[in-house]
Amino acid sequence: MARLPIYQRIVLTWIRRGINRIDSPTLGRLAGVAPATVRRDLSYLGPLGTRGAGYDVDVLAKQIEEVLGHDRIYDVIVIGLGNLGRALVNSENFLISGARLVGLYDASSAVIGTSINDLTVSDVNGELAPATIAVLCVPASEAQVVTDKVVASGIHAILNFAPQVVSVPIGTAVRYVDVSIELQILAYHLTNGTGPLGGGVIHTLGISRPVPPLSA
Amino acid sequence: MARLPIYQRIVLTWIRRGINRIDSPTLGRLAGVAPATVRRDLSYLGPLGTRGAGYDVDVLAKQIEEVLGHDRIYDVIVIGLGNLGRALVNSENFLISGARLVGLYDASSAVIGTSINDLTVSDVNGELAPATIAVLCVPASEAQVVTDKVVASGIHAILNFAPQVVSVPIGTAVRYVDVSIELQILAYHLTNGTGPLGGGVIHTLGISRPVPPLSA
DNA sequence: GGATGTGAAGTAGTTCACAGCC
DNA sequence: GGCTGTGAACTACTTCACATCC
Repeated sequence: MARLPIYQRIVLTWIRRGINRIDSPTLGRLAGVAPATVRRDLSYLGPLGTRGAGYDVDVLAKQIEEVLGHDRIYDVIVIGLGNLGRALVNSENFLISGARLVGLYDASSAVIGTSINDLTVSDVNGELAPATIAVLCVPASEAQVVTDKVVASGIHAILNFAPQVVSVPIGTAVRYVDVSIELQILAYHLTNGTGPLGGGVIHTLGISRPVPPLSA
Repeated sequence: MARLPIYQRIVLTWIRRGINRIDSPTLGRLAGVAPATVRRDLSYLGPLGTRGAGYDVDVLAKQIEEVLGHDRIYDVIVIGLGNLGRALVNSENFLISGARLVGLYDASSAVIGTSINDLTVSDVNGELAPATIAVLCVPASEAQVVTDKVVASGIHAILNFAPQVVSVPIGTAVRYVDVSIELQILAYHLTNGTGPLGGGVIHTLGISRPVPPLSA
């Protein structure tokens, strides 16, 4: 399922280039997964392909968009506007995929009241705007209290950049992005090559094997 | 294996607090994993625990440190010093775990020559400093050429923040951090709850179930 | 011919359940 | 009693291989 956005991105570039069919070996090569895996993944969306001729890119894009809820708009708040929070808010990758920034929050009086990207930063101790996803860029020590506040405000999905596992009620989704862990995993693979403990295969988003270069 | 750094972090806070034993249910609760999983994970490091009494935190920390290669120093270069690259370089989480910043690179003449964190940004078209890990914060359109250059310079581990799957030779590890994919996955879980396509379970770093609050 | 879609096989990772030990 | 360490069961995911269809 984490691969669908990757397929989507590839299919959209195909559409932009005016190519209207793609087959599973090609899509797999570009996404870094085996052809059979591509077919299995896409088969969950229904029988979209044409045997012998691959997939129509428009049909694919439409189906993936639907299952990802890409047509809906998601209201996102960002809490913690230090270096990382500001970088995210200013990043163009952030707002693709139907996300809409509706609130910025921080605890520091030096930041509260400043404007970033047409939004004014509010005090995190005040009320939070209604939203569906919260992005936490707060220090680890604050992660749990902020999480509790976010949950209390009715948000059920959290993207946590703090290096801290947080506790949430059942029904609330949390995903973690932790740069230092990523570096440690890479460091492990450098020393232990294809050793025990899951050596060899490297993957975060389903990208697991070296991809041969593609000219196109 | 991605869980070892999490265990390590928890164990280190335990040590800092002066508590010298921890058992698998507690460690599991704090890390967001089942006790049996904790024991299975730790058993790969050898029989470290004491039956009936849990694990000695010093022994645990030492063993995890060893298997993570945490005692070694890893030379890291960062390529692309836009908002995200600068935020990472300035972040304190970045340099824990034995990583040492040895080079900064960008393509823009406006950035080349400026100093960040006592390091001067060099031209990415010049020679790259010898390093073991490269962090890419470049636009997606540049990701593959920069990757090729990084690989050619002898680096075998890449952390890629660009929303672009890159192709590398066998033996080179790539990990991806893609914020927009994370948001899309969260959005999917919001609409599809515990549906098909891997619904229900939310996990990035092995954190998969709600953790009951812990007072300590 | 050539690619899809899918049962079946294979693989990886998790959890159970309990013997062994403190 | 309580917790570790681990064979065995289970679950999820990936890949094979081939019948099916364009």
